[in-house]
Amino acid sequence: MRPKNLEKEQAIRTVALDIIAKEGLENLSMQKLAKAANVSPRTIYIKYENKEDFLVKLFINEVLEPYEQAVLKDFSEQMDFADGVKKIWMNTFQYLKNNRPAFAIIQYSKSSLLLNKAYQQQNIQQGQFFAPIHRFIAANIKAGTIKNFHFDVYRAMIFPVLLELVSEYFDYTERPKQIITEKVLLECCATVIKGIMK
Amino acid sequence: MRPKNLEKEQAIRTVALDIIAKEGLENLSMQKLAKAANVSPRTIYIKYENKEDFLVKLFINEVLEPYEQAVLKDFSEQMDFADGVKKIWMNTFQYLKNNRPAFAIIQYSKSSLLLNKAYQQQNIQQGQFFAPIHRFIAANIKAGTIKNFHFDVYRAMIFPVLLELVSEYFDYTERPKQIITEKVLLECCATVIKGIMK
DNA sequence: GTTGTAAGTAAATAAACGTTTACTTATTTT
DNA sequence: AAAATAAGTAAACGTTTATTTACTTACAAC
Repeated sequence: MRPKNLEKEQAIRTVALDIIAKEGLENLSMQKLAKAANVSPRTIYIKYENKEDFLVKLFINEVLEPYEQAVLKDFSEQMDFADGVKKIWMNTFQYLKNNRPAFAIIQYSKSSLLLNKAYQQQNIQQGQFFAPIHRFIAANIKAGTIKNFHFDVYRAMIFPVLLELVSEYFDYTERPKQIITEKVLLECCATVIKGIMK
Repeated sequence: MRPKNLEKEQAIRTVALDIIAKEGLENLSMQKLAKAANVSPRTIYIKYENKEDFLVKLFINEVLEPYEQAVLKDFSEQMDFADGVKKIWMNTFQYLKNNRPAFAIIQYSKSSLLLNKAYQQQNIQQGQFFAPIHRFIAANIKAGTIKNFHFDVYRAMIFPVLLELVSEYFDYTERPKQIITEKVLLECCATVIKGIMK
């Protein structure tokens, strides 16, 4: 039996992410992808049932999982609240800054019905995608460090700000002056923490 | 000369927003839209050059402009910082809560290359889309009420949080317990303000 | 009331889409 | 080295897409 060419499999995935980042998810067609990855359309369908299956697996395996790992790197639930948030904050920024395709597809997942569904399902199946952060927040509420808001509210107060700053970081990389510097980022983080802490 | 049927024009726009909210922008085709609005495809092309032209005008005229007006209702640059932010915050929430299609299309504009471009251009042509808020922030920096961050950074610290809360508000309307209440919203706003103010 | 004309329709167009068919290739097993 | 078989290809499939063509309708102007 002829063995699978893993390079081709990888090419399909990386080229797909590249097209999404450069031309948008709305402009990714299976034929375009096959051509760009130098394979026959049929080759994609050996591994993936259909386009939906491909996109969902691409999103979860190539983006969400590495993203979660990067966000939680060197983070511990036992950390001091401010330190913990700062760690997550800078981890997230570092990862997204160096993975524009990942950032692009994450942005799409906020509106695309398909990717949104995939995200919700992943969140349910894996228990919680950001379970350690959930427990971190819960512990700090119990300890009285922070107010008793629902976890989803805390999520809303931390991540969207940061994602918007990443978006601005990319916008400004094509302009004379970058305003999203590491200093600004840390000050923003401190601002958010100051608001949240009792 | 036969006069234009304004009802049909309006039907096209409202049906389009409805499809985007319910089935997603990725599932809006000109033929589906024409059928749902009970007109011939050709009728859409009397007023709009092509699909892109239609979507951009829909976004700007039916969504962004009413959105800006609603956000700035009863807001004044001379307001106290906390009062001003609270006013904008609650205006935005009220508007989006009652205009799910508007919220849906605004979410799409964060990722869709087409709508994103439209938003940027509108922002440039109209001077600044949220010019009064820009001046409000600038005045408060000058007065020393808040830190000297770039306007885009302040924008990132206020609006994305709120949009995420609106997203969660809609998520929770289909569940037993709504967590995004007016009380929570006001407390979140206070939290954000507390962080930002010196 | 006839006429001019833009509004509007139904059906058709070509291009692009996701996916499949019919076939060839490369490798392991015998 | 021949057989077996999944990997892979090129070309084609039937649909759906955005847009247009050829035609009809409804009203203002005369």
